[in-house]
Amino acid sequence: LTRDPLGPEAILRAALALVDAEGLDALTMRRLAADLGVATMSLYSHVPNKDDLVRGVLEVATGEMALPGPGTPPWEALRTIAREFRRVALLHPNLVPLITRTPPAGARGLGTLEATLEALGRSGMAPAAAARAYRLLASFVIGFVSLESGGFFRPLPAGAGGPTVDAGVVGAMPGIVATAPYLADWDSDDEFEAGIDVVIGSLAWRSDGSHDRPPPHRP
Amino acid sequence: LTRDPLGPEAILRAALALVDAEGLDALTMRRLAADLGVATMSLYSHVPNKDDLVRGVLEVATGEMALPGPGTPPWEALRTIAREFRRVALLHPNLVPLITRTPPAGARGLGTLEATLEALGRSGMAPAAAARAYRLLASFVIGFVSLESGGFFRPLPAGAGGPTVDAGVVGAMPGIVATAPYLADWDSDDEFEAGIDVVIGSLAWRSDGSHDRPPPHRP
DNA sequence: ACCTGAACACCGTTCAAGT
DNA sequence: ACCTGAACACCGTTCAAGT
Repeated sequence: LTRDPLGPEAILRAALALVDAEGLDALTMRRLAADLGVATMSLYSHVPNKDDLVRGVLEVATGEMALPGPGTPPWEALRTIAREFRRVALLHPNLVPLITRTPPAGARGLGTLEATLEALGRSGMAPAAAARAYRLLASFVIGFVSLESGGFFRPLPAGAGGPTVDAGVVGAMPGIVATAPYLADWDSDDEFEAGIDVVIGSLAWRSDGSHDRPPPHRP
Repeated sequence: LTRDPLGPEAILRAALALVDAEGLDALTMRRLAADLGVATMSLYSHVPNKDDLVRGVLEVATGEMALPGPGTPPWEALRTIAREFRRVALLHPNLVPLITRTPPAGARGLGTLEATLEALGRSGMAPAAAARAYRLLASFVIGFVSLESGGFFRPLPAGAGGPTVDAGVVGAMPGIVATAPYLADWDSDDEFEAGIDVVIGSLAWRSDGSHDRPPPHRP
């Protein structure tokens, strides 16, 4: 559709737009070439293969994350990174399932990792503790966003849209029946913030106390 | 290879074995039929389509989870569910990326959800709090296992096996350099347990204190 | 160097035909 | 009912050929 000169950047931009609009399955070399108005094989002059194309798309999306400035107090910096990750992930939900299988190897993913480790270091942690804290943080943040954007947290029909569930099976599960309204309807922004508070609170627990924010532990 | 009579169970068992041995991409109707020694289209007499086949495979694997017995104290029950989830997921790592896009809808997934909500209810939580706690727990547990089994926590080459990283880029990132040994080598069992302690500790925080275990908060 | 069409070895699924 | 082969509309990628 665009008449830009063909190149890696134009290809990755069109691929990201295609994935956002129609999902990962719609991203095929043939369909992408058609969108760009070129022959399928023309793409291979700029991209080695489909795997690298997908990695490139993920790298472009990762580049949309804004990292905290150099002086940002450490706990605030970690909160910013977490919120930015979620913001960008929800802009590109169809890419989210790729994240867990793609260790940070590009400049942007490594930059996010560096910013996280740097903030943890400034909070007073030794490298070993920082690595552990990073994995705890990443597990919650990426887990929450993956389940949120993947629809895992919509286990019940809740009117239209959800998957069909055997009513007889659920009827015999009193916990689910009692909780149903709160499974169907919840405040994802609020619960993400609360989860971040729990994780960061657990990290700040044994810190020296001189930092920007005490362990929160909100209800 | 097996000479069992063809049926949904035999098909699902063969499909799970194929996914475990060669990955999700190797699971094709044609390959699976060849493994079973039947024509491709014979599968469609027992399985409506590939999507349902994959859902069925996930349901079979979910059935390998052992749920805590009825009388198990609530926090211990939650720990058991979390450990069982991880144990089974690591037995079938190639299925893990499907989880976030598959809300519990089958009898076994809903059974796990029910066991979780039941334990949270017995811990003293009202349904709204139980739903929140369930999402916090699921975010950490599924997130941790997804990143662990997906290789996300292996960002550095660390000898052989990892992805190639631009050495120049990493060299300019002092946090990563300092932390490198602890990114390459860590105790995943220990960190999973520690993460569970953080999450369950945050839930027990405002509980009435009459339960089986106090909030742990180990270092 | 960049672009292209034909071809190859695959997919999931429909269909008509068998038992 | 269960099973089958051919066919259709797709894939990613190799290759030889063009500019």
